[in-house]
Amino acid sequence: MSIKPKFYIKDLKDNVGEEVSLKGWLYNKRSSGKIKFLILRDGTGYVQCVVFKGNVSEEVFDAADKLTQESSFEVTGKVKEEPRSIGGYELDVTDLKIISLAQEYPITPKEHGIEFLIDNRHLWVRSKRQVAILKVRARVVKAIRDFFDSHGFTLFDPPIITPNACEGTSTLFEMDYFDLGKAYLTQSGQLYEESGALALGKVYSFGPTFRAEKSKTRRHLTEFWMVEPEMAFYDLDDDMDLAEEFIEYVVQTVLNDCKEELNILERDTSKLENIKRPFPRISYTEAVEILKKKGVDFQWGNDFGGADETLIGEEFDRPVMIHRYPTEVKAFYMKRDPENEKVVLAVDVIAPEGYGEIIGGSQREDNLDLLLQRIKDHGLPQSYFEWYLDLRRFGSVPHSGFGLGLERTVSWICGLEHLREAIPFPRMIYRNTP
RNA sequence: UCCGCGGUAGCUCAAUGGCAGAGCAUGCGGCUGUUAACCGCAGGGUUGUAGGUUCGAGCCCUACCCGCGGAGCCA
Repeated sequence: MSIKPKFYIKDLKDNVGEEVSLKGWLYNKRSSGKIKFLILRDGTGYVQCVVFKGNVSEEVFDAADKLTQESSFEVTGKVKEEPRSIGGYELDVTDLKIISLAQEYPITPKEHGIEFLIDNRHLWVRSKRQVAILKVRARVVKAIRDFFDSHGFTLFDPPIITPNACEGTSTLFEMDYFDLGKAYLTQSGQLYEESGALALGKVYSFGPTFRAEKSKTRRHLTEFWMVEPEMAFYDLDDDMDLAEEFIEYVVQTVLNDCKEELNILERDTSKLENIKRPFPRISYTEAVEILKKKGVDFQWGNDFGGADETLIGEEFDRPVMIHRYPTEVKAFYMKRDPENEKVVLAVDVIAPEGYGEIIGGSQREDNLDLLLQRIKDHGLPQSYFEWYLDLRRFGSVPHSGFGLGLERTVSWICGLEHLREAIPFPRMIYRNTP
C-alpha cells in the first residue's frame, strides 16, 4: 500500500496527452455555471484544473463545487498545453476526490496586514510568494554547501550552547546549565572554527546563531543562520578573494536555477547579473571619504550605521568590500595591521541596493602576546579564553575567516523588504510565535 | 530604551462629536473559458482595555496594553 503521488505539477510537461492523478490543495476557484476552474497547488507548482459539467459525473461536479480554499483533494484528468493557463498546462478533469474540506481559510486572495500574516505564518508559508522565497533559501543553502564542499573545506560543527561570550560584546540568550552556572546560545561559532582550521586546514560551519540584542529593524532577527569558513594560512587578501568568489557563485547559481521563483518575486535580475568578480575593495578610510563627499558628518573612528552602509553601497553596482576598520570598533581577535596599528585586518562586505552588511570577516591575531593584550584591552576574562589561547601556543599560523548571514543574503537576492520573510519562522524581539 | 504612526465585521479599510458602512471571505441563487472572474440576495460588530469630558464619543482628554516603521544597540 502506498499513497504517495505518482505525478507532480512540475513534471506535467512530460505528460501532455496522458491522463494523470495529482494530489494537493485548492489555491483558488473560479466558476461559471457549468464549468469550474480549480487552481491546484502541490508544492511543486500550480495548475488549472477544468471541470466541465458534461464531462464528469454529478458527484464529481458537486465535489468540485464544494471545495473550499485550501481543501485537499486528488484530481484525475488529461494534461493539455494551454497558454492561457498558469504554468502553460491544464488538466481536463475526469475524476475528483475530496481528501479534507478546509474550514474558512483566513488568508484570502486579497491584501493583508503584516501582523495578521505573521500571526498566521504557519499558513502564510503556503502562499505563492512565500513558497518562492523559501525555495530560493533552500537553493542558497545548497549552493553554500556545494561551494565549500567542492573547495577543499570540511564541515566542522561548533556547539550551540557555549559557556562564554565569543565576542565579549553583544547580548546573549542566557540559560541555567545544571550545576555549572550560566550558559549561552552561541552568537558565532568562529572561535571554535579556528580550532578546526588548525586541525583540518579549511573548515566551515553552517547553522543557527542567536543575538539577544533589542534590535527592532528590518535587518535583524534574534535567531538567524550563518555560514562561517575559517582557513589556515590565509591572509586578509586571500580571505577577500574567497569571499568574492563565494558570493559570485551563490548569486549566479540562484540566478540560473531559480528563474521561476525570481520571476514570481518580480526581482530585477539585471542587478544580480552584475554580481561578478572582481568586487571593489576600499579601505574604511576611503569609505569615510565617500560619506564626507556625500555630505555626511562622519567622524573617523566610528562604526557605520545602516544609512551609512546604504550610502556607500549606492556607489557600486556590486558588493563592496570595506577593509581595515578602526581597531576600537572591531572584535578582540582581529589582527592589527602591521603597517598601521590604528586599524585591524578586517573586512565587511556591503551588498548593493541598500541591503547592508552580508559578510564580516578578518585575519585573526595569531601572536599570543598581542592576543593576550587585546583580551585585556577589551576587559574580557582571560580564563574563559585559555583554550583559545592554546591555538596560539601550539603551532600558531596566520589564518582568516568570515561569516555570512543567510537571511540577509536571501533577502538581497530575492529583493525583500524585511528579513522576516527569508526564514520559515522568524524570531524577532517582539515575536516568538508561531 | 527613544521618536513617529496605528488598533472599527474573519481580512483590508471608510465613517464633520449626531442611524457603524464598503470590498473581499462565508452561505444561498445565476452564468460553458475564468485569470485576485463576474452579477443578485443574506448573515456577520462589547469600535484594544480602563476611566474621564459631553445632551450625545469610533472620533476629544488621561493612563495602560498590543502592533507597525525607524533610531539606538548589533562579527
